[in-house]
Amino acid sequence: MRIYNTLTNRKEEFIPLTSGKVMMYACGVTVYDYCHIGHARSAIVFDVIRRYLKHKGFDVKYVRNFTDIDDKIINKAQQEGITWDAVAKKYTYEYYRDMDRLGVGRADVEPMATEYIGEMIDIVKGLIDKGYAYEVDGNVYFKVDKFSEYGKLSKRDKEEMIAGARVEVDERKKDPMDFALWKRSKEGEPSWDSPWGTGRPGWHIECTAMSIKHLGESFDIHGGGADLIFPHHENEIAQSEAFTGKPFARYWIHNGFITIDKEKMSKSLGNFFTIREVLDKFDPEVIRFFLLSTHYRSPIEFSDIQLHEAEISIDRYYTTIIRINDFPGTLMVSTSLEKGDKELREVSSNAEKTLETVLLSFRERFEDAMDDDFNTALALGHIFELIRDVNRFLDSKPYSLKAKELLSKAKGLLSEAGSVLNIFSRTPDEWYRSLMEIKKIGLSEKDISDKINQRQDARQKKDWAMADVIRKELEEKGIILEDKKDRTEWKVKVG
RNA sequence: GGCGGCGUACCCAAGUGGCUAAGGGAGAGGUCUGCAAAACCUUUAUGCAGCGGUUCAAAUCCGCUCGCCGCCUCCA
Repeated sequence: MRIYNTLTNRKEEFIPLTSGKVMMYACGVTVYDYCHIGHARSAIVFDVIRRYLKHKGFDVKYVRNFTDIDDKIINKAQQEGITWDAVAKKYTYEYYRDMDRLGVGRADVEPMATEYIGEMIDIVKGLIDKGYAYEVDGNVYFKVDKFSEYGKLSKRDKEEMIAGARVEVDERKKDPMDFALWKRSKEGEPSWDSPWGTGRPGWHIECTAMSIKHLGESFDIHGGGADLIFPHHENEIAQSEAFTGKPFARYWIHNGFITIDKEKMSKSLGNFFTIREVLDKFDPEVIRFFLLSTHYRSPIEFSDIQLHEAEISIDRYYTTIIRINDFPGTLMVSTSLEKGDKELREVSSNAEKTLETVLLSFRERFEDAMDDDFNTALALGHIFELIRDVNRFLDSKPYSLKAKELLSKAKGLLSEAGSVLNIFSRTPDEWYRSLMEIKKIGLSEKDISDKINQRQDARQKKDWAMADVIRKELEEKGIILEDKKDRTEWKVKVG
């Protein structure tokens, strides 16, 4: 398995520290507002990475934090006239509501920053003792100059950064590049006691404290959005490695951004969509599929057109599942076989061989794609190749017991691959019921079946005009009818 | 100014040295159907921003040019 490592700027063979075990940490969110789909992308990417590692047989310990104390939370509390911890609690709850719907699993440990103040103080103390940090007036700063490898993740040269002139001006710092480990609190702000007076932790120190506590001083994977590379992750490395004297995370994984009109989606630009806004118009599986249809490191342009295409793709999957489920049972198969002529059987047998070959290599192709830096886009391509092969096979009218077996195997493989990506986990009925709600189809299932019965009567009388009127009427409401041999099925129009 | 990324068909998107450049959508034609829908088949890049170079061989490596974007400040 190869993973692209931001630290080395290349794909590397993944070898965990302890064979068979993977320790991974991903930066979560600051709980001060509703999440937007950029947060969804990051959460889904690391959710899939975790699922795939488990699928490969690794024993994974996954830690994802919540930042529950920070300037933005304090500001929000003032705006809303509630306490900072009420803000954190509210948006943690909303985070779970969104992520649960998107099928993002819970991490094994989900620490809140404020539960680790003691650990953070210990690390800051240790850094001062080792000469990597200094206190000024109740604030503690990390001495960037002392850490010679500073810039190794973001590939930045300290001198050039200062020349870039966009560094914050803070008179108390000995060097403009130094960053806060501990901040003295102002009047009325949340604070904790420390050896340097009352204050609160700087942003980066929480991840150092929580990852070391739960995963050890050195661990395998650390991830987050690409915008965290600098300064957040760079600073984490500096303070962690200065403190422990050991290499911190070994593989750094960063996901790309979502763009709107080619520009990064961000809160400050105001060009963002919250997860719940999008969930209002699209099924969660559609969003997940859409986000996985591009490689995790590439930017994704967010658009309704793309989401509609994702919806159509998923519908193609469920339509194929319906066809597999409709495949005649054993009884019908044997009757067909009695009737079937020799030629038909030979055709079937060729089709069987073809499908069988495809099935035998599917898992390998899926895993090859995922092994190559979690290439979900390619993996989905393989899934749709298999879907086409299954449909082709069904079109060849393969009436045999072997055919039944092959189809059931195909269904199993699709479902297995789907479970790694956490898509395709529902029944077609569930899919259409969900679409009925999201697309606000103003009909009940009873309404639809009544119409289908009416139309069936008309068709019996060969009153095609009437039958077509009913079909059209339903279509205008977003319901498509499909006439089969012995009955009529309905589905929700997609796209 | 410094660092980094991207540019593949009408749209989205894999592919980063070597069989006929995945997959999805859209379009056109066809098979099937009372008509449809779905599905399948055929078709849509002799070419991967442009130019030049390395190589037996490049979308894939190197150089230059053009265009777009990101980071350097909170940010997934």
